[in-house]
Amino acid sequence: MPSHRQFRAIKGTRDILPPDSALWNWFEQTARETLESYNFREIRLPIFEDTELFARSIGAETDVVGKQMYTFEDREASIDRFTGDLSSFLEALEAGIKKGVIPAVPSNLAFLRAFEDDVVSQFESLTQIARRSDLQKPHELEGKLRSLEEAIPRSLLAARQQLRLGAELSLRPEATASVARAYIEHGMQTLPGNQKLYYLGPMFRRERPQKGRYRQFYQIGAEVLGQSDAPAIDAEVLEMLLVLFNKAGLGDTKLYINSIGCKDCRSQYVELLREELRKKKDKLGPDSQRRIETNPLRVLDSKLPEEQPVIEKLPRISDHLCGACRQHFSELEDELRLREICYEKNWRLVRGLDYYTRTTFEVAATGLGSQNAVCGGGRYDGLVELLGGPPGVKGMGFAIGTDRTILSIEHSGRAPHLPGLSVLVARMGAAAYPLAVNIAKKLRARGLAVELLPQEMKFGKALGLADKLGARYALLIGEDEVASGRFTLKRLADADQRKLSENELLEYLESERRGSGA
RNA sequence: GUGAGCGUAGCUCAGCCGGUAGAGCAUCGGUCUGUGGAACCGAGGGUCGUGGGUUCAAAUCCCAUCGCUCACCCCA
Repeated sequence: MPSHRQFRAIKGTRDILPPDSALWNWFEQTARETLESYNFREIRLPIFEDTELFARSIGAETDVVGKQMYTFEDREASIDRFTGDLSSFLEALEAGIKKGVIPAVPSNLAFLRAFEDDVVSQFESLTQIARRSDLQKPHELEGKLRSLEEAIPRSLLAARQQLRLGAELSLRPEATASVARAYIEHGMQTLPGNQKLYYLGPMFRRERPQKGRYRQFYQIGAEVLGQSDAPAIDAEVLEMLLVLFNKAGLGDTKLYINSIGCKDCRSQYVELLREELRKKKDKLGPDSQRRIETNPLRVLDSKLPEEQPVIEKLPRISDHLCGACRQHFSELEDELRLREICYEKNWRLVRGLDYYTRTTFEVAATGLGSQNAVCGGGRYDGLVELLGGPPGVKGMGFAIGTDRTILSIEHSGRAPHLPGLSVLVARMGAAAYPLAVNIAKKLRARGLAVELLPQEMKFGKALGLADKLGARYALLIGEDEVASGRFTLKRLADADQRKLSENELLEYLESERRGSGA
């Protein structure tokens, strides 16, 4: 049992051990193949970014940015070269901020201002004393000067401690912001066609862990960026998702779609909603009451039973979309019918991240407890421009929660049985060893998973071990095999046993491998 | 941040009203020095999450604390 001095995985993180890791790899590989069949290509992104990138794109007021990010200060600039007298320190400080060597964050600017004020006021008091004393009280002046001299190193030391010299970075809570940043940074709007990019890897959010929710969790996501916002893009993305979940054996998934409008009609609707909610405030719980002012859309997906009658009577976004948004949504529905995609409209489906516009969607699966969304996404037409990119770039994307998807696959009972150990090589006697090493190398070169026992083992024990390790074959090499030059290969499942020359063995295992598809 | 449930061997758990730890599975060895899954025999492994209190005596009762799990919040 772990005592207090035992190391354990940090809360909300976990180890994915074999054989589970094989299922993860299988699903991720399936996702890669599916996405690539739709001409998405992988983009590999950093795990951390400038905090401001997430604040701007996801929304500074959202929970994700406001309280769930792992944020830290990078160690970079050194203040040592700013030592010296006060005025040159001040100059260096100002220049550093101007050049970006020292981050122009509010705390640094405030510090600079306070520091300046301090220096100026000290200087003023000094000149006052000097003027007043008129050299008749040299002791007072000297004392003041000395105390100032002592104060300078202290101020510099304090400055070093108070200044935030490194950049403020955050572990990524999601990856869409990074994709948009990369798109802008590399001028990808000049590449031909839409950019269709996918990524996969860990994300980090500091939430209370529960079933299907971890602080380090994994996502597979894809984004379409470009000049076009054609509903066909949205529809293709949804088609691709359902194809993927189908391949993964998740039969019970359900697709929900909605449109939350563009920045114009949405903000009008939000105001309307807010007014309606204010009228019914007393019928809502404290959380929803708070959201009336912070984020009225979120009231819509409240699960509180007592709030449901109120919510059902609220005005619906679908009745307040502008003409263009209404048209876009209706064309999306046509596209989905064309592709024979089953879906359900859910007018209460809103997304928690600020950048979404128009189409939003979610895929729910079974076996997950209360966190049943395995995928969420939507359109984010203004994001690239918001981040300082070229105007008119539209975006559409999603993120699959890999942890939840794996849980759901396991729950479905349709997880594929994945090939493990193919051949266990056992040997007895000194003469058998070189033979064993040699044949193991050749089998491995043909892509078979081979366990070469590191020490001699009685064949009875070796077969027992092969069985427990789940090997499909045991290759036995002893005195007889050395003498005859033929290997003994035993199939564990049905005890079929044969003696084969090296060529026959390689050929036999090759054909077996093809036959079983493993 | 809020609420609830649970912490005894690697895993799953037993241990009623207090008398200072047990089973099954797993691991390793043997029966079995060239043929696995079985059976039998044996071994290793726990300061009962941690700290304090009550008591002659605490895994058991009380308090605190930490951890895990689930739900709310939020989201994938």
